[in-house]
Amino acid sequence: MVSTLADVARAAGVHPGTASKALNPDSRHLVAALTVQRVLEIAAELDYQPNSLARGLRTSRSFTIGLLVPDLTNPLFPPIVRGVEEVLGAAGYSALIVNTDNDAKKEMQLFMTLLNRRCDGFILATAFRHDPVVEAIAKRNIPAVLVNRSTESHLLPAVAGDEVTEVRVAIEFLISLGHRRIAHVAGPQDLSTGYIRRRAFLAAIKEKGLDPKECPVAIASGFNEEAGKDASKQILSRLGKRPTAILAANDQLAIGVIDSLTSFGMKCPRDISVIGFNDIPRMDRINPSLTTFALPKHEMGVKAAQILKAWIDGTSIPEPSTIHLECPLVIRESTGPAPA
Amino acid sequence: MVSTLADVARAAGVHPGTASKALNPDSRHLVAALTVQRVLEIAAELDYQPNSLARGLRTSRSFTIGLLVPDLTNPLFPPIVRGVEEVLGAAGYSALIVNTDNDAKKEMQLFMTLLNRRCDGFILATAFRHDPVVEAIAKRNIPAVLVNRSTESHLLPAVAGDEVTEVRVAIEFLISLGHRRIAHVAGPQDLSTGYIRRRAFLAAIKEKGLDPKECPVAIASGFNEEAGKDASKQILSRLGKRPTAILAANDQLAIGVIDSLTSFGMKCPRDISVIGFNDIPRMDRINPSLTTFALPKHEMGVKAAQILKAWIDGTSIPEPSTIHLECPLVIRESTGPAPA
DNA sequence: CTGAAAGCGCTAACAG
DNA sequence: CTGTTAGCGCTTTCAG
Repeated sequence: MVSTLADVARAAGVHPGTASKALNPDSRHLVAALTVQRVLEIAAELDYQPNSLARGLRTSRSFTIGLLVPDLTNPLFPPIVRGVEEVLGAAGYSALIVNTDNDAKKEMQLFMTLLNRRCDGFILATAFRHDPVVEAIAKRNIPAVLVNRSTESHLLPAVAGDEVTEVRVAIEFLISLGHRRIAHVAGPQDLSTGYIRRRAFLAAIKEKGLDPKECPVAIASGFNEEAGKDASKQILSRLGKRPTAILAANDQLAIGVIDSLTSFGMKCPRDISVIGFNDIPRMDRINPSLTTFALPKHEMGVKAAQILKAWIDGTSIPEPSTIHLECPLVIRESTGPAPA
Repeated sequence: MVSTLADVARAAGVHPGTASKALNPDSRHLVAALTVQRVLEIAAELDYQPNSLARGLRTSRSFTIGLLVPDLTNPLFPPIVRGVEEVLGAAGYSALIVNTDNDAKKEMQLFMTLLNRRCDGFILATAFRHDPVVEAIAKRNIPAVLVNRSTESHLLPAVAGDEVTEVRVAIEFLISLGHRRIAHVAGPQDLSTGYIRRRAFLAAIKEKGLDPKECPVAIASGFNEEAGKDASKQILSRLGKRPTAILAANDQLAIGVIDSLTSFGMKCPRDISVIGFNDIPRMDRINPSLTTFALPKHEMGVKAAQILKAWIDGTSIPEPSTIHLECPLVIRESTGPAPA
């Protein structure tokens, strides 16, 4: 059905080895210009397409990368994926993309199948703070870059937002609006995005001299709206004065927080200001529109891909440290002055 | 670094061929139970992982499928992708996912690279009404299924919504609210989703006895908000009585329509009712929340994957016709009674 | 039931 | 500059 290199060689009256060299830009110069010409013509005529499997087997380079994301339907990830593909696609790589649903077992299992497919490298948006897959990758010395999340043990390079700064900016902004009682809805603590933001919140509260007793933290069971609603209710049901602002660890949690308010007879931003993280699509159109940090999602994908490519190419072996990208605070309707 | 079948065979004191049979569930029965046991143990011990490239080269089955989507950041597609992966992933397939940006040249080029990777089948969410890639696939007799979009020449099976019915339901619903002047913002006419919905609109208008002169159609240059805004402005700037309702060919266009209203001093749904298509995420939270058809995106992916799998397995060769899935109309705030 | 041998399609050393 | 050879790691006939 499809023609092979041997077919081309035969039709061109040369040896397969010669045809191979003629077809490959890097080794073309080893073949007479006329021969190259002829082989190229015949190849085009026969609609020859090299078999990547055979080439990969021979060269042990598959030009495939593995891309692990928690869930493609979370709008945070598609822009990252596109950034990755933009860079790596241009370099001849294709991406095997899998969803792990934040399930460590599934993550390991999917990683193994990708490994068997001899991916040349990996990009992981799925890392837990302690992640067996990351350890397995580091042990085998396979090129891989983390994105959005980082691990406790800095085994691999990572690209993420500058969360500590962002949290501080959020607190400063809320203080400037007159808020003194600021709560935090944190994400799961086995993820860096849950843990680091919570730690940064605690630090910022202290640094700004706010009363920790009036700045409670609730840990959501997942980065979704329902969990945000639950955590928010926990905060608002406490005895004592309620907070006037809540910093949520991502946009979905923030939406959950806003949803929770009605059952307390409260409204955002009248009674409570809410800030999210990431600026996923359409946060400018929900009601109220959400104040949040615009994570440079596409750029993160690009950056991670560039690092990975350089590593695979052997151009530069990256430091296993985190690159922090700046995220501007986008101020919208969900934040306002603290109620009197 | 990684151990091969030969390593396992040597360590187990058997021939590689025997080890292969022992490791493969289908041929295991040809090997003595004791030998199987030993090989399995050694394999586990050495952490043996079969090389998919080598296996694929030998068997000409890569257990990879190619998944072409226009743009992963369009929230319509991730749920479809997840549906596909759910079915095919469970069957041992991995998906190479690429974005074509509705660029025919890019589509062909990406398809070729996927073909070289010897994908066992394809799922295309990218088809144009006349699509060279679809023709190339059909000519080569490669298993492939279209999703969401179909082609004019029914060369491949497709899974899509029941657009003709939906359009009729939309018109009937608007008529029941008292609307008589209903316009349509159509999508690009080189896509089935643009073309079929426009034809169905024309047919429904006629069928219901509405005056075609008062039911104008504008064709948007793309399925995005900006194009929807432009097309809407075109409709609203016409001489004569303005429509009281606009059916948009998808949700993004509908949002564009709603955005366009302010510059005409109009409001949705007070002056104009708007209906979209697909029910992408958060259409329930924008302002006004959008009345739209809930496309069963995940289910479409599942269905398409099932058809593809059966085809690849040789279990059943599908008819090259379109399977229409029902889409319920979700009524929200963007539709209301026609103004007096 | 196990071993031997061949070959999937390609590239890379080496020899001529 | 071209041809020869070998082999990547696996499966699959075919003998034994």
